[in-house]
Amino acid sequence: MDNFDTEMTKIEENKLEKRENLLASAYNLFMRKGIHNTSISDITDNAGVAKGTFYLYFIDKWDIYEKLIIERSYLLFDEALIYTNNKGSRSFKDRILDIADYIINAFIENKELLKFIGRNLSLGIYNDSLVDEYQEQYKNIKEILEKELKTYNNKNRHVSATLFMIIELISSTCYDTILNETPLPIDKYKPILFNEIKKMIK
Amino acid sequence: MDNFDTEMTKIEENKLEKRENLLASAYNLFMRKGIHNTSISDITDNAGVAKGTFYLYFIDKWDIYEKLIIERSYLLFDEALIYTNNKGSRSFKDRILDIADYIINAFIENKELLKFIGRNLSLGIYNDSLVDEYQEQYKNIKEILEKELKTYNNKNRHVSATLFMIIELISSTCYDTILNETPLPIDKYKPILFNEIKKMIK
Amino acid sequence: MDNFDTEMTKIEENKLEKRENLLASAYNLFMRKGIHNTSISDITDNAGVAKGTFYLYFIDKWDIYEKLIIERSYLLFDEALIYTNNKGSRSFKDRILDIADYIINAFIENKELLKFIGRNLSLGIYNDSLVDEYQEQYKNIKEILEKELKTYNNKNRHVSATLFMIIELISSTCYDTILNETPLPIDKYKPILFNEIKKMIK
Amino acid sequence: MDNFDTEMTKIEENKLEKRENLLASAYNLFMRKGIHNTSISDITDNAGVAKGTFYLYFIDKWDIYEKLIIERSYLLFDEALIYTNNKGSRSFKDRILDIADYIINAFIENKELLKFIGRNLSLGIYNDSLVDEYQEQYKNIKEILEKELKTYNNKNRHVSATLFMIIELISSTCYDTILNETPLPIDKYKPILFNEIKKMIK
DNA sequence: TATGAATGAGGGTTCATTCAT
DNA sequence: GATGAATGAACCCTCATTCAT
Repeated sequence: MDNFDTEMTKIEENKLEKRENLLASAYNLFMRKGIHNTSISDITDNAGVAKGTFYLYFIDKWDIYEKLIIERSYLLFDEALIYTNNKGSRSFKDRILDIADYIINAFIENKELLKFIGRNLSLGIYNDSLVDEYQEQYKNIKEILEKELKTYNNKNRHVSATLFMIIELISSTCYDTILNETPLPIDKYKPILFNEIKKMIK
Repeated sequence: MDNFDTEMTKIEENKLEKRENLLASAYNLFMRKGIHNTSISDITDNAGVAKGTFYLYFIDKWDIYEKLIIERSYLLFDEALIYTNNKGSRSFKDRILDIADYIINAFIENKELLKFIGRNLSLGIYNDSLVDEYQEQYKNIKEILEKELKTYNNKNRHVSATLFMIIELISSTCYDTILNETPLPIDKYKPILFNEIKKMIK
Repeated sequence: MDNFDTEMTKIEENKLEKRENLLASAYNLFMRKGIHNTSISDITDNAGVAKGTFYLYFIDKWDIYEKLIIERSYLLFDEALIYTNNKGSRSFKDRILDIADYIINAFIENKELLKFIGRNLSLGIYNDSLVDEYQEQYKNIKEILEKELKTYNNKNRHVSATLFMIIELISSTCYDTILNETPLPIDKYKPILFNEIKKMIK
Repeated sequence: MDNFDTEMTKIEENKLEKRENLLASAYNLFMRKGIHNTSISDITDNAGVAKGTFYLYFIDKWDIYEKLIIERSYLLFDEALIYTNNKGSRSFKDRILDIADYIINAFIENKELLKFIGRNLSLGIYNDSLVDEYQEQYKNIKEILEKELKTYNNKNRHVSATLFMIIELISSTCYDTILNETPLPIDKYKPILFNEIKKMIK
């Protein structure tokens, strides 16, 4: 039985690796050339597999695109959490501002990522059609933050909505202020945004 | 001289009409079939002009798309302003909530419009590369609202940013709550949003 | 191993056949309608393959055109060599005049071929970016003739240049004399040309 | 009558100027971008006239192209003649080598011109469908040279053909030696060519 | 499972030409 | 004569998708 398991795993591993290759390849190309200028051929060439293989793992370009958006948004939050944990911030207020700060800086340093995620940051933690393998983790982030917010302000009866608004506000305003400096550049905007976030959780 | 003017106008009028036809045609098709499923041919067929004519007025599909987004976002604000004017609301607080209300209802009733404008509502009033012909009006709406906000709360030193945040918050959260009921349906979400807006302008 | 070889060949054969079909189809159309009036669609329709297939084998119309020019020029020399071999001419002088004669007659009888090859006859034997498959043969003709010229006149130290001049002279003057009878018709011109060639190799 | 004549001339002058503008514009563009990448619009834009105006003077792109080839080839011979006249060369041998030298140097210094004229140099002096206005001059060059050759070598009974061969040989071999250094570079080739020309006129 | 040759609809775009002004 | 907006056929080429191997 062990033997059987191992063999299954070997094949499964191989498949997972191909899938990961395709995802990584697509991500690189989407970041470099944009989604519209990236073809399935580009993705498979770059991943070192045949064109037909793509269709064994994904439905079409938009399928892989969606999965990547979710994955990358999630990873951003994950990194941000690690960041605030490492910093040792305790109060929810400090922690949520840490997270915002981390994400904003990530976007400033990687504008391609910002363009890619666009205004869809919230997909990282609010998405019901989650990829199976990540489902557990994804839910965790949302639940962790909501629980912390609840503890921080036990009068707030709209914890979900508040968190949702904060994330959407960060995501949608970053897009304009970082990429177009509209209506004002990010460094001028950040304190105003942070002030607003503080008001939201109080 | 009158004669000269009239003759000029005749050709110019004709051109403007063609342009409007193309915009209207594209808008209808984008709403019905989506942008990806609409071809230049579709647009010109529907507008009753030759395919080549399209390229006399627009660069490509994304050019006309961008112009439509800006136009339709602007029109939405314009209608909302008329709505609050007709209602006779005086205080800025009431007026901004009227506007939010109008826009949200418009989106609820016309989900295709919501999908079309997406999270880009702010383009309606924040856009530097404005189409010349609308430039004056566009600026007006932004300036009117900023002036009103300033009068309403003369302690607020970030009038532009506040208005920007309000609009982005409405736009980005409507998208999810109306189309996906995520993280909660719009009727549950609206009072929370309105409450937040009130806090923002205070 | 044989089995493996055969299987490889099956696919490869198929591809080679497609390529040949396309070349033949293009050649026929170029001769009948001219290059400017022949579209890729025409070529693929005539070859019985899909339009996209063309682009698996050639870059564009000018790519296949160039390859055909080279191929057809080469074939002309090849036939001319066979002709003089069959005639049993021994001296280089007789052989080179045989070749000139054969080519001129071929052009007189097939004016479309003359128009097609134009003044580019020399591409048949002077071309460094040769199609791989023909490379060997192409080089042979040039080398055979240069070697024969060297043997015929061991004082000539510019064998390559002499042969090159002869071929260019035939090619470029045939064009005008055969197609336009300018400055005189081919039958009047031929003895003069032959006389000149004799002088050149002496 | 004078008055009438003058007015006619004014209009005629205007038309001639437009025509010249179009020719000059087309020549510039053909040289810069190649013929295939130059459109009628490009030509008229660059000439500062409306698109429709082109069709008042020329049939299509190939019409103006042909006229330019002839004009430019002719001008090259004209310049070459002036050059040898200025040098004071008397014998036909020296004069024809001067001409060859001038043309070759012109091609070396202006490879675009060489590409443009291609192997069609002879059109400059051998062309029956001459543009009316130049007809006189064109014929002159050919006649001058043929007369000189006749005087130089009164035994040569094929003056026309000899001159024709010389020009074609220069034109067609320059193309390969200057642009591709095939089969040898122009500086190595020139003495061989000159030697051959000397043999031809003797 | 994996391949990659073949498909062919349909995309965007160009541009010579016309013709009302 | 001169204009340039409008035309629309025709172009090249891409690319998602299929399927025999």
